[in-house]
Amino acid sequence: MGGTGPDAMSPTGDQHTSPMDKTYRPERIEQHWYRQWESRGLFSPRGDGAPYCIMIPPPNVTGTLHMGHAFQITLMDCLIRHRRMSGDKTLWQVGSDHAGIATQMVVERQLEAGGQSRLELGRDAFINKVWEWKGQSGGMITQQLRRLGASLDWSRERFTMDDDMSRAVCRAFVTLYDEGLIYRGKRLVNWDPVLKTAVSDLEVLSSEEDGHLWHIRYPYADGDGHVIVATTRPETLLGDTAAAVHPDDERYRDSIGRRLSLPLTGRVIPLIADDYVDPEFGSGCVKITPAHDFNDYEVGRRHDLPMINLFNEDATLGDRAPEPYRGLDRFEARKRVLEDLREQGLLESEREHRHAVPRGDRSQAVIEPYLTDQWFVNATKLAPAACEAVRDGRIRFVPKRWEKTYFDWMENIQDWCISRQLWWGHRIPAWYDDGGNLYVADSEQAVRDKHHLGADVALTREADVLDTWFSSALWPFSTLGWPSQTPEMKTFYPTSVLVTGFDIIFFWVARMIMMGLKFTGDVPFREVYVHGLVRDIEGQKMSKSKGNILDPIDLIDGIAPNDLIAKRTASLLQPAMAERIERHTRKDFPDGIAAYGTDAMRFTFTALASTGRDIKFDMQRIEGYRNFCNKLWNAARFATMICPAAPAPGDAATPTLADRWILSRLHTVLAQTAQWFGEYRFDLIAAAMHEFVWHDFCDWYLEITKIVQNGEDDEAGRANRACLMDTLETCLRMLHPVIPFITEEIWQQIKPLTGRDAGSGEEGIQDCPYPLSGDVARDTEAERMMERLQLFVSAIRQVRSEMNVPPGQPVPVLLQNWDDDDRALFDGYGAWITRLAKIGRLEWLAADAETPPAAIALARQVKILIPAEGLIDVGAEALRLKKEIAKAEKMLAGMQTRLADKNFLDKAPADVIEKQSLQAENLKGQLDKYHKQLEVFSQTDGRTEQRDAAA
RNA sequence: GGGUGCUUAGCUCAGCGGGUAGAGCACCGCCCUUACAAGGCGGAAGUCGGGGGUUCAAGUCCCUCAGCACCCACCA
Repeated sequence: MGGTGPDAMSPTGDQHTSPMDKTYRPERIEQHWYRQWESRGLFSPRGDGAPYCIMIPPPNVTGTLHMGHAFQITLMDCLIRHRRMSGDKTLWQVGSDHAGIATQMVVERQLEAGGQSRLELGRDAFINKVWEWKGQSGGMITQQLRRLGASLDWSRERFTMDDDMSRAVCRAFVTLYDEGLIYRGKRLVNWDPVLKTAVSDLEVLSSEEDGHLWHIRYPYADGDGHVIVATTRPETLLGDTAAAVHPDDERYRDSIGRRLSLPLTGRVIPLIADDYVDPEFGSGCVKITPAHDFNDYEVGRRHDLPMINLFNEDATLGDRAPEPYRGLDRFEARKRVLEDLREQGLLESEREHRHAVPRGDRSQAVIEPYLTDQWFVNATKLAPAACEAVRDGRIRFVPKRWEKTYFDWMENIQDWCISRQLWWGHRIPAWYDDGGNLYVADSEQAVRDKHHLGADVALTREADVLDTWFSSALWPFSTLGWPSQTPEMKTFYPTSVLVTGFDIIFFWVARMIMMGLKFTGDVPFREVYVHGLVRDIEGQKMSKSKGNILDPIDLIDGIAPNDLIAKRTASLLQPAMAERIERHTRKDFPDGIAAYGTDAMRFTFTALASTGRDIKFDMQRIEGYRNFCNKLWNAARFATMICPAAPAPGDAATPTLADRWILSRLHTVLAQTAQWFGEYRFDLIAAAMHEFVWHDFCDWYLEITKIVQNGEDDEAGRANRACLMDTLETCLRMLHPVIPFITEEIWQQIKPLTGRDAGSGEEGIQDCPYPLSGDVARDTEAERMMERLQLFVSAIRQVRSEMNVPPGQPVPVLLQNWDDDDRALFDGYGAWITRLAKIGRLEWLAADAETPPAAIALARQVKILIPAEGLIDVGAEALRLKKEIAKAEKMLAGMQTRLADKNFLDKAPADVIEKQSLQAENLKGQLDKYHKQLEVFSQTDGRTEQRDAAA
């Protein structure tokens, strides 16, 4: 792998006995652990828990990993690891797709580079070449998937051209054919004249392009006048077999049925009437070319018009075109036709015109409607059941809105053209005899057996192969062994969830549902989680031709600026853009990309994955989550320093408040995590974990741990150490599905210190169960106490900070208006508060005691006073107080208006009213305290006024 | 032409079983406090795209307009 060459510097096992590095170094741990996991066979289904299965959307063999993969794989791996640790019998099926056209193009290009052509080589030799290429270069993406930590079951890896996949494809094809759900026929299809194959509707992308609209005169055959037709494709005129007007169009009413003399051809065609024509457009008269336009094709069928196929398969004009145009490319022919029309005075006008041009998604060639023999799946018949499965909830889309998209498409589905005039792919299992009779069966032998054809009857196999998506549509069951009723099929079908992008809902999801229902009688998956696209920081789609790609591997390993620029400018559509891209890249990535590691990247994707919307990938986010990993790392390092050994067995010391609290918080975050996993809210999972680790565990718990460990109370110290390890260990298991590497590494480090060790058979973190909220108890009392404690500490810190008291300097604190609980809290944990807030002298004042000039903070109803005594800038404090007062007064005013509103009092529910008045009371109390304190200032220090005046 | 989504703090996004707003990053201030400066503590910052409606009460429900993004179909 590229980048910094982690292997070179990574000791692969020995670091586990050495102390942890001071900073987190992902490159030292990740690849080591993946190898370990894979060799231990951890990714195969284990145990006898409930089956859980995800099918990977098989990446193209030609592909290399991009950000979309990384995103999708991260989400799937989270789900898989979560369920696997939760005890499910878990299968994540891996494999890759033979990607018919894409792969054939790659290998052809290679041949061309060597001065060879596919045709020279011949079909069999070419296919061998493709296999050869696959053997050498096809494994790229699977290696990259490993770098992502993807816990795929490599022992079951499949390729869509494997023999058993082919067997499934044949079976499916033959069954559909026998039931009349596949048919062969001469139809107008989308034809790619560069690739020289039919493609499906979905593979044609239309975009607006600048073109022209020409008006052409078609004279009446009797010499009396003409009609004018408009067209963007004058060359197809040569194949016109009619012109058409709307039946109700007054202008042409009397002309319908008259004959027209078709320019340049010497043919005579009728003027017909058809509803399809829009009388408002142009002259209201349209030329009809049934063999080269989808609408005209329908008109032609309605009126029984002849169909003249002008083109050869490469879109040059063929024998059926008039002699002068034969052999010309379609665009050449266009020029020629226009010239000739102009010369004959038949070109009425020419104007610029923007219109949709259909192009092939692979070749970018302008797609030609072309009349050929093709194979079709009768999707119209398969669609209703597939709709029903979603409608009745057997399949659930997440987010739900995609169901509408699905229905819209399914309800308007067209028959699916599945034949491709390629060599690389599943060859259609159909044979022809010399008489042109067609036989369909799983093999030539099966054909002969079925139709009693002797060896003397020569059979020729259909040359066409199947659309790649045909085999993809069978993926959820073909990989499990179908058509055999294998144990895997029985266990894992229907699969649990399909994780995919919306861009292939039609290509793939819909077709899997149709085929799954047809062949297995059940849905292929119970849920479909649809995620968004990964875009760049500006929201642009990442693409090689735009030069804005990020390679996931570069985020993991890091990359130098020059290498990044080289990558980004390598495959530009317009080489002229290179300079601009270099400039932008240098600006956005002045130091290239740091090696953030897989875990940081995974956490980033997880955190960004909100409700199925596109994500803008922000480098600052991955940096932040790398920092999070470092935080976790150091927390663990600290823990190992605190706890040199595992707690003695049976030692059940009484836990401290902090211990009870952190476990209670852990309970809550585990409950949240469980819920969000069920709802595919990866962003909320990440947020909850982040909040817990950073703020609860590190900011509060570890800080208190330091105090406890430095204290005198040995029993508390022991309890605290045990709880620290326990919480950390549980937390690692909780985090593992998201950040598998760092959690495994730390887990191994602390394993001897946890007491989890002995005889458990738990070699790694994945051998442990996923933690459940029930594993730790909610302790509301501890939460209440800790909240109170945190409130005190925060309030004092706030005053300190605002009064610019240096962090190291202790401050005296007076408390007033306290209750017994407050007293109890300080009795038990005063030392913690004192230390966390850096309190010096602490004094409990009676409620009616005089207070000195002091900065004030409120913790609930308790007045916290930090006497001036040279620490506090009295003027500044008075200003601050006034600001607080203004804020509180504004809020109070709003509430009082509401509380005075008769409508509110009459109609709002009692609890809402109660809550409001309680809040208002509290605010009043606060204001009162602020005011009193302000009075103290003005009585004792005249500077306040001066300061005010100055401000 | 039809459809979907989005518009909330400088940026990226949560929040939508209605009760006057949250996070991360960025920013500002003070700190190299013995896990972490890839850090700690504190702070400032939003009339929730515009308009209308329902309601005692609306980022949160309804209608409408605007802008942005995407999908499907396509008039030659």
